[in-house]
Amino acid sequence: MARAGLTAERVTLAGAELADEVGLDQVTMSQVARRLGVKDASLYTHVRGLEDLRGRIALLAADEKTIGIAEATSGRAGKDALVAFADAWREYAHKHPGRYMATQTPVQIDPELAAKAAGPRRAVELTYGVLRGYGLTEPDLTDAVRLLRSTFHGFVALEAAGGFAHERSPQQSWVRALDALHTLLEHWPPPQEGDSA
Amino acid sequence: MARAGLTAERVTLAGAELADEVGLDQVTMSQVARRLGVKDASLYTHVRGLEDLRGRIALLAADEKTIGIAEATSGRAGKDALVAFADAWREYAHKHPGRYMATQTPVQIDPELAAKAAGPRRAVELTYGVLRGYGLTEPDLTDAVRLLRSTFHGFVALEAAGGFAHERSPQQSWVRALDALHTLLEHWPPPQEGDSA
DNA sequence: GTTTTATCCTAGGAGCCCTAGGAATACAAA
DNA sequence: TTTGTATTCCTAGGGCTCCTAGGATAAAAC
Repeated sequence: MARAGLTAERVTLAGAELADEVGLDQVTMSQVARRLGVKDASLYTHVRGLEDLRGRIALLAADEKTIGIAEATSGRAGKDALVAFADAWREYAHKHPGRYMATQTPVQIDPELAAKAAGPRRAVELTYGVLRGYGLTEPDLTDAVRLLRSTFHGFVALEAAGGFAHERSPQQSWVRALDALHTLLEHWPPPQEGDSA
Repeated sequence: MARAGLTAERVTLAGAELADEVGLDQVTMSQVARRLGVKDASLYTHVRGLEDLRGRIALLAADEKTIGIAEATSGRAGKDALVAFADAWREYAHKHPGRYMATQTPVQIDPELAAKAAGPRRAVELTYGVLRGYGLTEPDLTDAVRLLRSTFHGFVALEAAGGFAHERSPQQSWVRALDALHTLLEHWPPPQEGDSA
């Protein structure tokens, strides 16, 4: 019998496609194997198991998302960069809901594998880059990065979970949220009384 | 054999406890049954199946979280209310990670059941309540509600997923994020040029 | 062409979800 | 108290899942 030519990458990609099409928790060894025209046992040569596969999908997604953001923000600055960054983030989540969801799971990722994947680390660096124009200094810079990432992730997560039932379109709220964040970054408040409590 | 005295509520609670202890995706019919000293088949008298159980856990969590927020914010206004609201939200997520994660899954919930659970609806109303003091009007009000909820959810979700690897403590970033949101709500920007694009 | 290495297979155990139908318990009415 | 009814919980079992062990076979190295 001719070989299928599997690799860890092809298995991961099949899993990622499946996740986008039918949902992340429908991604099973058997389903992925079927999609590749192979018996499920054959996958274990390339992937440790289901958990490992999920981790690989998460890393793939992080890389892809980061690349999209890098392309979108390259050459931009200020609010332009902020909006490009945020839109690229949200667009990735919309286009690849299953992959995106994989990044949310607090999964144990093989450290050796995680070291090779530059996605997550570079994503944070890109966020710092966007903030460069706003004149923030540490530790405000780190706090602002975390606030931005929280808001972007939270928005698309709530959106995906059907959390925006009100009639106003999410798109409109998104645009205004970016206006608001831009304003906020321009007027980042100094520490307040009682912050240490 | 003496009966176990199961109800849908007790089954849901057992599932919720299990979710907090070992993770949401370890919540299986068999595990819940074992915890209740019962055979798995017995659960189907009280719960339609695994998906139904997850939906019930999600509704339970939404209710509990809402109650906690309502208690924390009652009698407060302005930034006090905002901080109390946010802290109660985050505290619930920390105390009940499994339950909280259940609220994230875009699960099909039995409409009849959802109607009985006032949690999600009331949570949004409470958010509007917190914003009452800031003098916002529609549609800014809805946009601000969505921004707040996105940020709160995003922060605790990233926190749970280990997204804050930097040395600065999440707690400090959280306090400063609330400072920032308070400032933002006091200076909510008017629509900008290009917002319609 | 032969040897080695890797891939993909079959076989099978254990656990999971869920249904069907039977036994035992709690409850209601006489 | 006794009888009848409803519900709970059980056993049995099918089909799916993950994963391991060991064998056949295709590709690569020599």
